[in-house]
Amino acid sequence: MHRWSQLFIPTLREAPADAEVASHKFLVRAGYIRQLAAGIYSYLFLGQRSFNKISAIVREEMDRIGQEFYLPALHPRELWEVSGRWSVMGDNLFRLKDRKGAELCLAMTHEENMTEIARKELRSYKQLPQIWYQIQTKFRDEPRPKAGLLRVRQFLMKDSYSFDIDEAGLDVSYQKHRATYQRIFDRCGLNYLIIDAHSGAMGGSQSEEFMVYTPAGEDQVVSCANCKYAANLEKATSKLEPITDLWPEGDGKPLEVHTPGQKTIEEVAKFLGVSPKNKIKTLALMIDSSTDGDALAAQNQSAPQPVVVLMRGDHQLNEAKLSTALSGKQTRPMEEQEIQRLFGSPPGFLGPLGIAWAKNLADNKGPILLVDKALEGRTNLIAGANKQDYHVKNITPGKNFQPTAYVDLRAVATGDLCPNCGSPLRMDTAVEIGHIFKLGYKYSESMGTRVLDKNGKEVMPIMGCYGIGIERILTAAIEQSNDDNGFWLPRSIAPFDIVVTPTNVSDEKLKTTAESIAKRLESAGFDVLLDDRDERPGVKFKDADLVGIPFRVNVGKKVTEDRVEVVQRSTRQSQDVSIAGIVEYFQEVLEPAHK
RNA sequence: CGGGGCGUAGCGCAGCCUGGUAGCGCAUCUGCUUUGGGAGCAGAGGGUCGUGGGUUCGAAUCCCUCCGCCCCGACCA
Repeated sequence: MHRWSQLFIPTLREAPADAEVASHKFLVRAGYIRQLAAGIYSYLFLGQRSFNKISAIVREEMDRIGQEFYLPALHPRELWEVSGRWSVMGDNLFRLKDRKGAELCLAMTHEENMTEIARKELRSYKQLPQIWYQIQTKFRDEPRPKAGLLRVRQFLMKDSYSFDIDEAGLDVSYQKHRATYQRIFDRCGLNYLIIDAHSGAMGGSQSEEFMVYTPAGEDQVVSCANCKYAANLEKATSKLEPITDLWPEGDGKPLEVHTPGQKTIEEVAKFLGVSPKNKIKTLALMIDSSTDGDALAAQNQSAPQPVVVLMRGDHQLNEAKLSTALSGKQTRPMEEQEIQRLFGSPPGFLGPLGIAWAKNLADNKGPILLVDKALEGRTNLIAGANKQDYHVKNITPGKNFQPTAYVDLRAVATGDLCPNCGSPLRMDTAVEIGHIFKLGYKYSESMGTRVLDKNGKEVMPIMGCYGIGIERILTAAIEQSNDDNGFWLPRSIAPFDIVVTPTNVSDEKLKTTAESIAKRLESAGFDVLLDDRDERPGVKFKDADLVGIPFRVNVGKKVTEDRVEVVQRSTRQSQDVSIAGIVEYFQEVLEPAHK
């Protein structure tokens, strides 16, 4: 039996000053965790118990669709060179050397490792499909760890990988994971939603994220109150209301107009008496070679490539979408000299005319011109003339200039209309607890994985990858259920089901009654914590409220009437229960299946 | 990396401006009293004042260096 008096549960009356979000404060106050360094935490008794329960649920559900492995965290550099990620991952990858000087890294994820096994061992389509998973520690040198366990540098992840012979097979593996994830998060008592996510720079056809709404999160979720549409802001789109284009002026050819001192979209629109919706916003950017991932290009110090983005005057650029369009490359704003060099004009009067744009994205020399889809098909727009104090009317994309590509680059704003049903969209912050992702052939290809198909022909297996953040399940659960005094967890992931609290252990009757109740509950299969500390009742109640255990049994004065009090932490409602019937009471409340 | 803040006992803080060798609350230990919402009294232990250097007769305090941690912006479970 677990006796509080003999356990290490270092509860704190006050939260550490640097904790801001609820889960961080309470995890520390409740003695679940202690910090070792930025983004690195020790998990103490209660925390570890809770993580063990979460892992057990994940394992139980994953075992229904896949096979558990356990892969190393320490990887040789060569493995990551094959996929190209040794350089792509940059500073996020922890790197180290062994005694011989050989380079190693701490794995951030295990695509390479898993694909390497597949490459060596899988020979035939008859061996497919495969779903391999593990629950293992991941290391990521995050630029900014924060908010307790929400964003850390070492964390537990359930990661799985599927190998299928074709896309239809991948879809089956993907749907299996989707259903399994729902079971897992349901069992963990989380109130979550599934949203469309952007598939990232490396392609991949479909990707969804499992999110829990909380202001402590870091993701923006766009959702529709009316239909089921929900997407990550990085991926979200909205319906555009129809726009009336301007009539051509003069002979319909581009027409320069004098706009002295009018620089911003609003100023120019007002000056010319048009709506910003008829204007083109010209954004001048440079590919940031330091984040390019292309180590060679960075070494050669090749001239940075300009990227010009055209948006509708009243629209905002979504940087995640831009990065996706540029295969994961990052951009920075152009400096004034760079603008002068490309456009021959000071900022404030930039436009697409008179510049030789790259014909396709693979052309990595010329300036790239990306035009937002909202401008496709529009006519007679107004843009800067690339000349101090002048703008140009009568501009039609595709006619007066040729974009490198039309892409969706627009950021959705609150109040935009749902792309499915036209109702207003809302935006909320959320934390990501899981992600399922159709990977495609990226790793099969780079690592050379091949199997023979029915016809004896070599084909690449198609892959999916799927992740769950173990710590984030706990964190999200706490964010979801807390008050001033502490938090409460669903029984499935709480360190204990019930805390038995004798109000005064120097009263022999209370003490022995509490002991026997705890024993009986334990032999009935419940996880019981007996608070046998010689503390005043107030102290015990406060601690019980703090540490996340869903039920408390108060053993107090009423034992003389053969009764105890059962308090439900979430509602704070208490109910008298007869001592004799305590086991049956909990069986009914916690395990209705017993009946 | 850029910007802001902080570092004094296990936790929360004061002292610093105006230098004189460290204090408060909680926690901890001992004793007595107390026992249904973080008890009372009496006593006790615990601090290289983040690091290194400088100024000074003297530095927690003034100056410089470095380190660490937190928060706000670009990545991800």
